[in-house]
Amino acid sequence: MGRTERVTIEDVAARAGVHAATVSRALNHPEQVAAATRERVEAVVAELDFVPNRAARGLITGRTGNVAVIVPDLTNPHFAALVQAAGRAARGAELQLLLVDTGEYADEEIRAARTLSHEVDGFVILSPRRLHRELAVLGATPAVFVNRPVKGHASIIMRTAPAVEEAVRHLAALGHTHVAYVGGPKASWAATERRDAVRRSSAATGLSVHEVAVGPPTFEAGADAVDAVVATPATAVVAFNAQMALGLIAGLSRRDISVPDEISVIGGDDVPMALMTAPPLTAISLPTDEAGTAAVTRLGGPGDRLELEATFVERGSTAPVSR
Amino acid sequence: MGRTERVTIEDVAARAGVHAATVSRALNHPEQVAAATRERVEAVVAELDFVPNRAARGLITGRTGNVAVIVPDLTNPHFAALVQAAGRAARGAELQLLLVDTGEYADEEIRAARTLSHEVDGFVILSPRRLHRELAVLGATPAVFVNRPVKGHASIIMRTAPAVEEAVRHLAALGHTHVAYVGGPKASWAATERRDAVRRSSAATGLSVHEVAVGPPTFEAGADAVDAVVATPATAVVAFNAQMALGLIAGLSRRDISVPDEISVIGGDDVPMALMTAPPLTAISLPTDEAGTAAVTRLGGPGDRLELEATFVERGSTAPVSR
DNA sequence: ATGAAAGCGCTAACAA
DNA sequence: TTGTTAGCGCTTTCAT
Repeated sequence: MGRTERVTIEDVAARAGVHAATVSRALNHPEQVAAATRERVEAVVAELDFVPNRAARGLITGRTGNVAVIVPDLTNPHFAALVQAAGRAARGAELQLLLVDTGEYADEEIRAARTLSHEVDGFVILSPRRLHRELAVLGATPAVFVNRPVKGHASIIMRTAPAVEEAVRHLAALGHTHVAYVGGPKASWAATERRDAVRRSSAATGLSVHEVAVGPPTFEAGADAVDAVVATPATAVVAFNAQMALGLIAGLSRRDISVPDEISVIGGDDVPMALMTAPPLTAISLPTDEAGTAAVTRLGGPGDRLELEATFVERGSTAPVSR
Repeated sequence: MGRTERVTIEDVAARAGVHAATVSRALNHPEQVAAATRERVEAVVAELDFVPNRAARGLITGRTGNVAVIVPDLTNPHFAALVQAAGRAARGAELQLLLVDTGEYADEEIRAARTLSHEVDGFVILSPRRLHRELAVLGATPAVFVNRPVKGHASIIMRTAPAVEEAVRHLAALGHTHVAYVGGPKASWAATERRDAVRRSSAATGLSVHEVAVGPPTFEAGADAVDAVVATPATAVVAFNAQMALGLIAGLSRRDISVPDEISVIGGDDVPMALMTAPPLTAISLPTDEAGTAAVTRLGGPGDRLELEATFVERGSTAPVSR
């Protein structure tokens, strides 16, 4: 209880009248220990509130019980949700999450991977900007890449192409003939996939695509893209993600351009808030929870690719073209 | 480079032709080592890409290089920003962030603190729901509480009372006589502080306060609170945080109630997005970055209270009362 | 200024 | 089934 000195396995052993090795066994391989002994040990463990020192354990087992999660920007709700899901899965697996937010600095991915590679049992890498080219720094530590296929490593891909195609067909069915695409970060695999899907399906359905401003995938960047969008003949916009789409809606409404009456807007991903805005955002919904969970779960597993499908969700920000 | 086997201090020692102890000294107490030796060691360290095993080091020094950050909900932008700032500070101090998102489960705080107390050099605890009553589980590990004063422990308080009072005076000056307050979580110190500040300054300025629905501090809860708000005679609303305020605005606009013409709205904290909405949110701006940074910085320091001041920011969601 | 030796707390052979 | 022994990789006295 109020004890502040560290309780070691020796303390437990002494109090239980057994050897430390027996305590270790009782905890790690209970079936190898006589029931009576095990119970006595367990009682003392509880009584003394003994928690094994992970560092010492890791030193010998080679396992640390930590998994590093590397994320470009935690304030992006998409990544926050992914990290949260990963955290839940980690707890279930008795792993701890070592969080690295690389922020502005793409090189930080490399540094983090290098210094952490021997301190963690695995890496979960959300949308790497650099690391996928510098795999050597991972050493022998397993890694799962989310939303970036990386040869020789496990990856979780949230495929949006089919959903994006559905979105484009939806726009075509509403009578739109010109669509603007507001892109995401250059280094993002997801941004490339979505852009290509827009291009491809637009071509297939006879829509003209006008690609505008590539920026950080933020609300602000979306709002800033409005100028470029209205300079095109587009009557509909697809944005890389929900943040940008929400920014677009805000920027458009500030110019008294009505969404969806004058311009339809679609978000390339989704956030909880998108359901509640005026109008609610028509969007591509990503299996974020599954992806975050799978990233941790598959760390031990085969280094293959898991594909999860996004879905198109029609809400209020798209409407038939007017005039 | 491509080496995948772990490089140990012995490898470095052998290659540099010195004893492991000397390598250790060259790294940790360079002044105790002859310049020539030190340079030779450093060269080998770089050549072999040697990174000391933190677990082994921690076993003997008692320091782990980890700091645990306990947060109730990472998808809340306020906490994400705090964690991000803490992460920056941690990197500067060569610490790693062990993230625990307790989610729904307040008890998880206790469990996490107990199991981690010997694996980390300190705790940063963002808005505890349980932990402040169960301090024993922290053992001797230092802790910094953010937005909850805890006797005997360091705390970082973002005081909003003066800013809230300014907000209320602002409303009074605009002619409002009835204000609704949409509260935050019961267990939140910040929510209590803000509510009390609203009560106190309303009384002082002759405003009537109508307190409505206490819920999770989310956009959705804010939107849901609209019914309760319009049932009061209030012409202005103060919400516990920006998320709820944004939800209120969305919910009101869905009912075709104009903000700020018919109802003024103020957010009890702020998010980047609040600048960009229509109307931009009048809000209380919190020193989130300083708080996150200070939380890590002060971990070693005195167990006292640091108070940071929030500021009132008038934007577009408040206006003179009509009629 | 450097080497030798001990040991942090734990687990995994190996014996008994 | 349990105890003994050794050692994970590192830092830190204590000698030299």
